[in-house]
Amino acid sequence: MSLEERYNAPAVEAKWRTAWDDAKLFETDNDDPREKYYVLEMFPYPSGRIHMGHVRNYAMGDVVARYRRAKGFNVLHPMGWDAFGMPAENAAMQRGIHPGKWTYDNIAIMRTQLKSMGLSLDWSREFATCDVEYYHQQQRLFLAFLEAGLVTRAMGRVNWDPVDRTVLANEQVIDGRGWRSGALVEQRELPQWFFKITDYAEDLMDALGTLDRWPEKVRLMQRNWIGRSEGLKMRFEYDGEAPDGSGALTVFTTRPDTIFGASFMAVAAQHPLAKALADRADVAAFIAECDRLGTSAIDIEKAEKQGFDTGLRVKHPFVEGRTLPVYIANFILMDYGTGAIFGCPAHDQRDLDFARKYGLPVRPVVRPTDADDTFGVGTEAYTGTGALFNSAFLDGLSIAAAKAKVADALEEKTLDAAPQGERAVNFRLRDWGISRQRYWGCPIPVIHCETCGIVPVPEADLPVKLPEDVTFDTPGNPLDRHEGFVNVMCPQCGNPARRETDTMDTFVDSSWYFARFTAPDADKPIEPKVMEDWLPVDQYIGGVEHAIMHLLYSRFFMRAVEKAGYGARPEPFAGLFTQGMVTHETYKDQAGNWLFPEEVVLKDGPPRHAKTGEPIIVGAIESMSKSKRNVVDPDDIIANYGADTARWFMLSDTPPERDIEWTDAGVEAAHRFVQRLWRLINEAKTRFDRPGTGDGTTLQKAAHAAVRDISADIEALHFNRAVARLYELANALQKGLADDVPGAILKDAVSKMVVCFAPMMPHLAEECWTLIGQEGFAAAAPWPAFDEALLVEDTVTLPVQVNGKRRAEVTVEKDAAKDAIEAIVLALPEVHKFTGGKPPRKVIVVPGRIVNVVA
RNA sequence: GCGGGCGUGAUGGAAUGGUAGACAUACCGGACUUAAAAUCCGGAGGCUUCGGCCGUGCGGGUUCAAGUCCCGCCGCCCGCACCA
Repeated sequence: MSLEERYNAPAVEAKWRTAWDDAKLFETDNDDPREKYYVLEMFPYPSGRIHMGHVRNYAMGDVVARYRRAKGFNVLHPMGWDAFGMPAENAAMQRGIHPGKWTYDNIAIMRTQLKSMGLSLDWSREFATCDVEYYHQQQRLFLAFLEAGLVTRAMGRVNWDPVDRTVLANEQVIDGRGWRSGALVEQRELPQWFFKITDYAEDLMDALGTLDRWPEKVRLMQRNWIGRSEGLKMRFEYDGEAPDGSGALTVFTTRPDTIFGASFMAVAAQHPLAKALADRADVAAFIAECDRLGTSAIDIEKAEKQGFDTGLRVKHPFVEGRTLPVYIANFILMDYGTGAIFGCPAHDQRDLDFARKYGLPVRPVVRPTDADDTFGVGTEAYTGTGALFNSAFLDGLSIAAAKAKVADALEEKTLDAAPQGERAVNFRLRDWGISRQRYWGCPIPVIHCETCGIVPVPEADLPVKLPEDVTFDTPGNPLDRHEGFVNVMCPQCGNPARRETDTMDTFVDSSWYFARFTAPDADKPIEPKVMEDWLPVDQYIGGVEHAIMHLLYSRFFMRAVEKAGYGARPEPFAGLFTQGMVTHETYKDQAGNWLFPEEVVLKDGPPRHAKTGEPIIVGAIESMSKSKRNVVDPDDIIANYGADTARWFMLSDTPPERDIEWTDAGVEAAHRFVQRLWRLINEAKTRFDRPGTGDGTTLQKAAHAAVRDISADIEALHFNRAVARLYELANALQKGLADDVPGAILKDAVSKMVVCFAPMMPHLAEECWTLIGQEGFAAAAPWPAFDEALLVEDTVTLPVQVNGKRRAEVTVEKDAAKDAIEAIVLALPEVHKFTGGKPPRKVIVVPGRIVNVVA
């Protein structure tokens, strides 16, 4: 082969992918006795084509998988499809294609694309969540959860589109209107299925502390999401008759210390008390107004605090004769705490706003330590630390002490033979509503019978299959109007009954797929022993957009799986890494239309349109998106430069957790390096048998140091640094060739180098591996060893500082004594110059690092 | 508003409290070429009276030594948000 010949990546890459496939190199045996390593990237939604974000995600995962394989682990690295969801139904509505066909066609395309990346995946374990077999097993899990008491049915509020007569997801509500119909969306209460994730709120919170290989940021987000707060549940006795028949109004508070500052009570519009009063027209009108209020962030910001005085009064628990008015208020949430509060305006901003509006008393009861009795509150509530005052038996106490004292007092005090207060922990976390009124999802396997109630579909009748003959020409859930699907016999009494038509949230599908990968063909959802062997996933990689829901649901799911008897691995992901996005410049023409990068010329002159020559506007660098057209198709890059170039670029320069900017210059540079490596290794190979005339120790050391550093960098997921080390090693090899170092050293350095870049550029590595006469696959070659002793220098060069400024350097024996170094340093003319010849006040010698002379 | 993160050359970025700017891009010079591309060799933080001085968003502090630790600002990004 001529050295001038360029490396033909597309041809070479295809050849090696076939060779890997034929050798079944990446298929994993569950019975392999070696230590396991499970690496997983978040599986893709089959939207149609892969994008650069996938390339980055899977390139990273593949580096980890190939590295661990080389290190001798039994690596599991599977791939599948998160295949249920709305886009398939939208395609069906818009183009009349069945969601299943649309989905499987997309999968076929994307599978081919992923395969062209040369990922070391075990494709024999592939599945899609819309496969009947997968959702069959999911239905069995659902029934097991139901059996275990982890599933409930309750009223839940949904977005209802009155024109399309359908439930909308939050994302489908745009400015309060249905995205298709444009109709004003209403809030409706419908019976919904829920998973009881709140049963595990405490455990999900506590166990976050054990996830030490998760980003702190993600753990924090989950902590905030679960939202634990400690406080007091307290009951306020009505001053008179209560319309709902209860003797007391129960609230949850985290500030029982401020009880003497309480000046009103407020309940949510959905509170039972409000409902009990709703036969009054004015109350009903107020409730209706609250219901109309949107739940979006903007709505909330704009909304003024509004209240309705019910005329009811409750008694203050400690002040004889003081009563508090009870309001219905729009800022109280029914689904947090008890849906009712006591308002203490002086120490809560919302309560203060409310009190000012309705002319309620503002009584400060906590004051800063440097304030006196005249301490007051204007337009800003005081939420800082301090001491209690105006508070009878609490006066002078700290906030913490006062909280405890009030709790103690109310726990002793009784009302209707029960303690009036109870210490309580409240969570922000709600139960997980899994009902979706859609077709393209996993059917919930229950039957509604008038006499028997809710009846699980018997095991023998599973799976509940999605009917194929459905239409999407009318809005709403096609399952609802499919007579053959809906009308069934009750499995218990045999009378006519109605099948549940809700399907499961697609987050359910992705909450256990990683467990299914361990035994994808098992005739039960999860093979407990196998799952326990493989889980937790050692390294999970994906986007930070899944930091809360997907990861929290999966953590809950594995706890539920354990309770349902399918094996105990409550924490599914031991290591989590969230990678950054892929960004690109944006371009617009004069008319303000977005332009694709290929429509734009940036070189040689001002930016202009490729066809019209019209000047264009270069916009901000933003995350790649179809709407802004700042996308680059991975297929084009792979066809032009090869997968190795694309992978190498995705791993270079930018730390993996940050956003990476895609640039043509960057791809070109990556591709030049592919070609350069090929040239260098070809050149080196011709010299393997020559004795050489130069000294090879520099190259030898560089090779060993590179192995050490690249190993550490990959293990820490610092791919950009590993890439830099490989550039250094290539530079050292080039220098070695110029210096004509011995062939044996060249060969050793090249062999090490090829295995070291194989995780990033696996095809090139195979081609080079064969070229230099190595046996077998580079992908199966063991990770090279390095000799630490070789990297220890006999002498060491230390920088010499005078007063912290670098003035000279000295080369000394590695083991030189501090005194000896000090003597040498003090004799240096550069040091004399800056000390003025005077004896130094102090000399700091850090062996192997630095010397600092303090003059 | 609350919580978190980040500010380093023209650019992406590197740097266990120990020589700031590794590595790469862009740029400049040289070799090769009729020429260009590619390739190879080399240069390069700023200022300078050529002695040095100044440099990691700004201002303080700790330390023999600070990009790194502490305090206070400024700016940008992300998450959550009427959560009692």
